Amino acid sequence: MKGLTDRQQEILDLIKSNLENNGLPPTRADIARTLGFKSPNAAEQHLRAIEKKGFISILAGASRGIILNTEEDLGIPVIGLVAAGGPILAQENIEKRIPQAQNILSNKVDYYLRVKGDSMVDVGIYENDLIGVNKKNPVKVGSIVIARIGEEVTVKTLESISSNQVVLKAENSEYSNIEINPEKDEIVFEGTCVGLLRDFS
Amino acid sequence: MKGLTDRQQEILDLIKSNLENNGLPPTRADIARTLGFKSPNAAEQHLRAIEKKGFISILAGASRGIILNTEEDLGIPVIGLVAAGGPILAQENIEKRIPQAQNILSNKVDYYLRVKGDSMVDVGIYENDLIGVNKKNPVKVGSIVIARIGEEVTVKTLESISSNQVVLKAENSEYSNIEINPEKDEIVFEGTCVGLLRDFS
DNA sequence: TATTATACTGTATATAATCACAGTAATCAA
DNA sequence: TTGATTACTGTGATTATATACAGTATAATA
Repeated sequence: MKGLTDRQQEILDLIKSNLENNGLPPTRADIARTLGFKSPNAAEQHLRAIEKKGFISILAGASRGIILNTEEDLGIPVIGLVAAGGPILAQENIEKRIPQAQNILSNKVDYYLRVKGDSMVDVGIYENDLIGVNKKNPVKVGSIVIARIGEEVTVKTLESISSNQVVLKAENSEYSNIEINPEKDEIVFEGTCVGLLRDFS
Repeated sequence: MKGLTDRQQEILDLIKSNLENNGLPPTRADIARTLGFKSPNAAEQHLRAIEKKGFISILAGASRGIILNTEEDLGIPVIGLVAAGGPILAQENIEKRIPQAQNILSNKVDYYLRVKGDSMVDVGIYENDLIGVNKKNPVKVGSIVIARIGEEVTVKTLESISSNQVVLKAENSEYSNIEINPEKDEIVFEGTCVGLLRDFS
């Protein structure tokens, strides 16, 4: 799918805003009026171009017959067991998807990770809870991080970090800290925990 | 707003399904064709009736100019501190609303209640967590219930229940059980806890 | 009993809207 | 320098659509 020109994007945006605000698509004349064209045919030709690039479909003969070809919103992936090796967000790891609703958590959730084990019970994170993971948030000492050590993905509190030692703390007195030398062993921070979802069912 | 007749409801549903599936409202002819009318005027008159009852607006002269008058979805209320006396869902208790997204929790959430205190930390419910409350689920022994005792709202595990004694258990060894005689003191079960939301911010 | 609302058929028409055809002009890649 | 793409103006035919007017029939309401 090729990219739209600025003008074409303007028209696509107009269609979207028309649908959003008025509940129906605009006519060619509407588009021409809004963007200041003196001929509705200018709109017609833009629509054809946008259709050609795959962003909309035009229903022949139907008034206002403009249909957005939006790739449907799959929702936020829920990651269950992470298969060894591949990236966390690989297709085979996705247990299901839940519709994204903004404003539920104050930070963006890139995916939910199902918690395995009881290493974080002292901060109220239990087995089978879903933790909301943000991939971009800066990893800070004291925050709960999702780390990949070699092939294993783990959720822990980041206790300290320096060039030759990373300390991950389990929030459960029965577990001891994990200490890694990033110069020897591979450690990748996959994200930080920005929220928690628990389903009582 | 008066109620619609069966036929009118059918037409309103058709408009909704047209918007959902095709992204634009139907024409009079569309409606007539779908419902088997031989005259588009049948659709026209139904639309007028539905408009008169306030469920839609009709844009004069515009093709497909049918606009749904949906009362906007406010979202699920989040209840902070419950003011003494009134009902939990009273306006003054609503801290904010969060958009409802289906399928996040498997049971229906009527409202979220912000947790005060640490009486449930042993089951991983912390201060300021939001617990999802379902008002209709049957209250069962062993489940976490939202109860109002006199004027105070509390979240506890229901330990046992009989005609002359209700025992509520705090999930924190520093708290003792609450025992109530429903024949003497008022106890109302406001709902059961069906989920939990925690925001790390 | 008259009136109003519901639920249609049937016809007609003004206008809303699509869409084809004919141009102009600028930019960019082959 | 030829062709393709973008970005328009201008005109007009055709058809899609809203909508008025004239009916028929039934059930509920005052």
